[in-house]
Amino acid sequence: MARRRSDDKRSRILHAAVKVFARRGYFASRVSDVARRAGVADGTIYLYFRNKEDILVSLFDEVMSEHLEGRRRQVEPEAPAPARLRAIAERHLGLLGSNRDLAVVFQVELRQSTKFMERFTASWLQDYLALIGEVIEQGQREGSLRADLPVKVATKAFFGVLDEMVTSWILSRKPYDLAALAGPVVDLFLRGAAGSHPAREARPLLRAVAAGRKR
Amino acid sequence: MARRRSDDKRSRILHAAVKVFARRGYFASRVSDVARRAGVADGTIYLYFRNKEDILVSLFDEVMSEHLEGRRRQVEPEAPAPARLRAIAERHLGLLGSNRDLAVVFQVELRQSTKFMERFTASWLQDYLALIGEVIEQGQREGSLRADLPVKVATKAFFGVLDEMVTSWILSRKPYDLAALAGPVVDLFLRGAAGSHPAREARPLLRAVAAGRKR
Amino acid sequence: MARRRSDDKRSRILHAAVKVFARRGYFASRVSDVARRAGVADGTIYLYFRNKEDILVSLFDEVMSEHLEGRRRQVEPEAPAPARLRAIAERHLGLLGSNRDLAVVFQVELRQSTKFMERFTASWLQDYLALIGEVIEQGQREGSLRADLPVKVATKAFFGVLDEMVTSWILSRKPYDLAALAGPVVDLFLRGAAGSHPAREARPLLRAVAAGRKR
Amino acid sequence: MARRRSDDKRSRILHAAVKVFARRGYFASRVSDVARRAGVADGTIYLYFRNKEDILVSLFDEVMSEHLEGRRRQVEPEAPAPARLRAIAERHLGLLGSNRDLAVVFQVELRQSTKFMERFTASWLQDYLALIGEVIEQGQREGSLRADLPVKVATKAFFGVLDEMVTSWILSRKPYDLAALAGPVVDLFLRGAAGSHPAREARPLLRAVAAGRKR
DNA sequence: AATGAATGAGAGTTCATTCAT
DNA sequence: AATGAATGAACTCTCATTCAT
Repeated sequence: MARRRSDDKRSRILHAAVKVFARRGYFASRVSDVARRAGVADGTIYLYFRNKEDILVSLFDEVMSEHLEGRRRQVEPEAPAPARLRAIAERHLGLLGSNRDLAVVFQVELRQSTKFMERFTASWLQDYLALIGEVIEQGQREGSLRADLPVKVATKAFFGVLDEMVTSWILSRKPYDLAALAGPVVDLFLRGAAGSHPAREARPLLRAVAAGRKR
Repeated sequence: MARRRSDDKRSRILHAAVKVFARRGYFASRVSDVARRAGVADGTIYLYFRNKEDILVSLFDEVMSEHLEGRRRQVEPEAPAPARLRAIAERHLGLLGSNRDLAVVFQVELRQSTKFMERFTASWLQDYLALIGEVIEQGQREGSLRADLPVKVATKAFFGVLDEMVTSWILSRKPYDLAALAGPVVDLFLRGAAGSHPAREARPLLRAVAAGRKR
Repeated sequence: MARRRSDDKRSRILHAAVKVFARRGYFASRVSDVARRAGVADGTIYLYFRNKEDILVSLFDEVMSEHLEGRRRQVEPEAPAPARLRAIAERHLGLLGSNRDLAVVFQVELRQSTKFMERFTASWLQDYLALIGEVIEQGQREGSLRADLPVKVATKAFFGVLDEMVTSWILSRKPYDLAALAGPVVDLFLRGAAGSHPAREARPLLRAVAAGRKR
Repeated sequence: MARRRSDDKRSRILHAAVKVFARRGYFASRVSDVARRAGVADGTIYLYFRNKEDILVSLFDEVMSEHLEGRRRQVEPEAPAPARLRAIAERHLGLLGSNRDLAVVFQVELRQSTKFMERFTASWLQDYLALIGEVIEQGQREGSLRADLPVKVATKAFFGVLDEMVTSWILSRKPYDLAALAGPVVDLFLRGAAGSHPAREARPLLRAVAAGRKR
C-alpha cells in the first residue's frame, strides 16, 4: 500500500525476469540481465528480493496465485463436474497459451530441482490438485463421473494431460492455439479412448484392469 | 565415443552422476562430487566425457536408448492396441519406479532448460511418442480405439498421464508401488472418467466437444 | 574502451602488471598476483580487461603509443638525418633505460609467441620502422647518408642494434646507463667499423667496400 | 654409445619439439603434442627428458652447440677480421634461414622469460659474443677495424643486426633468402651509413658523438 | 530509494607428470 | 624400454551480492 511506486518497480523486475528466464534459462540468466531488462541497477534488485532464487519463487507465488487461484470461484461452483473440468482446462490452457514466456517459466524453469518442485507442489499444485479432486468427487456424487474411479489417479491424470499439452506446445516450433485443445482433452478424459468394437484380446485385459483397480 | 580401456569406469561415473544429480540437482552438483562418488580423480571424468553437460546428456542417451528403445519389440507387436498400451505403461512406470534416482534425473534434472528439453524431445521423446501414436492408430484400425480420436492429442495425453504419475511419485513422501498404477491409468485412458448418468448440463458440453473435435 | 569510473584503477593494474610480468614472466604470473600487487580484488581486473592476455596487449598498446608514437614530432623533423637518428636512439634507450621492468616486458614478455610478435609488429613496430626508414631516406636525399644504402636493411639494422643494446642491458648484472650508448651506437652506425689500414687478405672485400665508403 | 637406438628416439622427440613449439609456441604446446608428432607415447618423453622445460633447454643446448659452436674453426682463424665477420654472418643467417621452425624456436620461443634468456646468454650467447669480440679485436690489431671502436658495443651491435634480420625474416609473410643479407649487412657494419656530403648540421653532432664515445 | 563499482568465493577444466603393466 | 590411463594441483574467469555514495 504505502509503497505503490515501489510495487511498480517490483513488478517491472518480475516481468523482466519472466522474459529473461524464459529465454536463457534460470541458471544461465544473470541477475544483471534481469536488472538491465527491468531498467534498474543491479543493486536495486536486492531492495525487492532477497536473492536470485527469491525472484523465481516470487514469480511463482505472485503470478500464480494472482492468475489462477484467484479464479477458483470463476469455475462456476454450481455447474456439473464435466462443465467445471472443461472450465478448468480452458483456464489452464488459456492462461499459459496466452503468454509463452510465462509458460516456459512454469513448465521448465520452475522445475529446475526437486527443491523447487517440492515448493511448487507444497504451495500451489496441492491446492490446484485439490480443486480438481473436489470436482471429480462432485462428479461421482452427481453421477456424471464413474463412481469406481480412483480419485487420486484421475486427478493426477487430468492435471498430467493438461501439463503435457502445455509443455508440448512450448517446445513445438509451430504456433497453434493451445486453448483450443481444452475441448478434445476433456472429451478424451471423460469418454476415454476405447472404441465400441474392442478387439477380442482386449477384453481380458480390461477385466484384469478393473479387477486390479479394486484394491 | 571416446571410450578408452574401461567401460567399467565410464559406467561407474554415470552411475555416480545419477546419484549425485538426483540428490543435489545438476547445477548444484560439482564435477568433483561425481568424481569422488565414482572413486576416480576429477581429471578422469574428462577422459570419458567432454564436460559436465556431456555427463547429463550421455546419461540420457545411453540409459534411455538402452532401457527403452531396445524394448520396442518387447511390446508384443502382435497384441491388440489396449494390451500394448498397457505394456507400455507397465514398462514406463516399472522402469522409473524401480530406480528413484534415475527417475529424478529424468523427470527433473533433464528438464532444466529448454535446451535440454529440446534435445530430450528431438532424440528420444519423439520416438517414444511415435510408438504410442502407432499403437493408437493400430487401435483405430482394429476398432479397439475410437476412430474419431485426435491421434496427436491422445498420444500426448497418454504420455502426459504416465509422466505425471512418475513426477508425483518422485515428489511424494510416501513410498508406493509406481508400477501398480499402470492398470488404473490405462483403464482410465481407455474407458474415460464419465459415468453412466451424466448430469443434464453436461450433455451440451460433450456435444460441443464432439463437434469441435470433428475438424 | 570499457573504462569505468577510475582510470586510476586501470592504471594501477597496468603498473602492477608491468612489475609482476617482469619479475615472474607473463605465463608464470597469476592474475591474482597482479590483483594483489594492484591492491584490488581478482574480479576487479576483469572490469578493466577482458582477460589476462588483454592486460599484456593493453600494456603494449597504451604505454607504447603514449610514450613513443606521441613523440614522433619531437624528433625535430627539420634536423638532418644523422641528428634525427641520434634523437631516436636517445629516446629509445632513454625510455627503456629508465624503467627496467617496462623494458623487460617489452624485450622479453611481449615476445612470448609469434602471435604476440605479429601483433607487436603489425601495430607499433611497423610505424617505428617506417619512421626510421623515412629518416634514412631523408638522409640519402640530403646526402648525409650513402645513396647506395639498401634502405630496408639499414632500417632493420638500426633498430636491431638498439634492440640488442636494451636486451643486453636487461640481462646484465651490472647496472649502467643505457642511454649513454646512444652516441657510440649512432656513431658506429654512421661511420662503420672499418679502419683505415685494412689487412692485406681483406683487400678484395674491402676494396669493394672502400669504393662506397668515400665520404 | 650404448644407447644408440635411444638416441634416435631422443632425436625424434627433439625434432618434433622444434616443429610443435614453432607452430604453437612453447607454453601453448602440450607434451602430448610433441609425443604424438614424435610417434611415441607421452610417458616415453620422460625417459629422455626430465620435464617439458628440459626439452626446450636441450633443444637449445644440443642443436646450438652442434650446429654453431662446432663451426668455430670453420670461420678460418687465419683470415682477416672483415672476412671472418662476413663468414660469421653467412653462417648465422644461413643456418637459421635454412630452417624456419628452428629459427622460430631460437628467436621467439627460447626468449620466453628472463630465466631462459639468462640461460641462453650464460651458456651459448656469451661464447658467441666472445668469438665476435675476438674477431673485432683482431681487426683492430691488424688495422682493418677502427682502433677507437668500443669493442663491447660493436660486438653487440654486430649480433643485434644479425638477430634482427632473422626475426624480421621470420615474421615476414614473403619468403626471401635470408643468407643473401649477409653481404649488405656486413658492408653496412664495416662502412657505416654515412654519405660523403653530410648535412652541415650533422657535423657538431658527430663530433659530440665522437667525444662522448671516448669515455 | 537507487546506484553500480567492487568484491572474492568457487567451479570447470587442463595438462604435466607418474606408474602399473 | 615403452606405454597411456590416471592423477590432482593449479589457474582463469564468472557472477551473486554488498555497500559507500
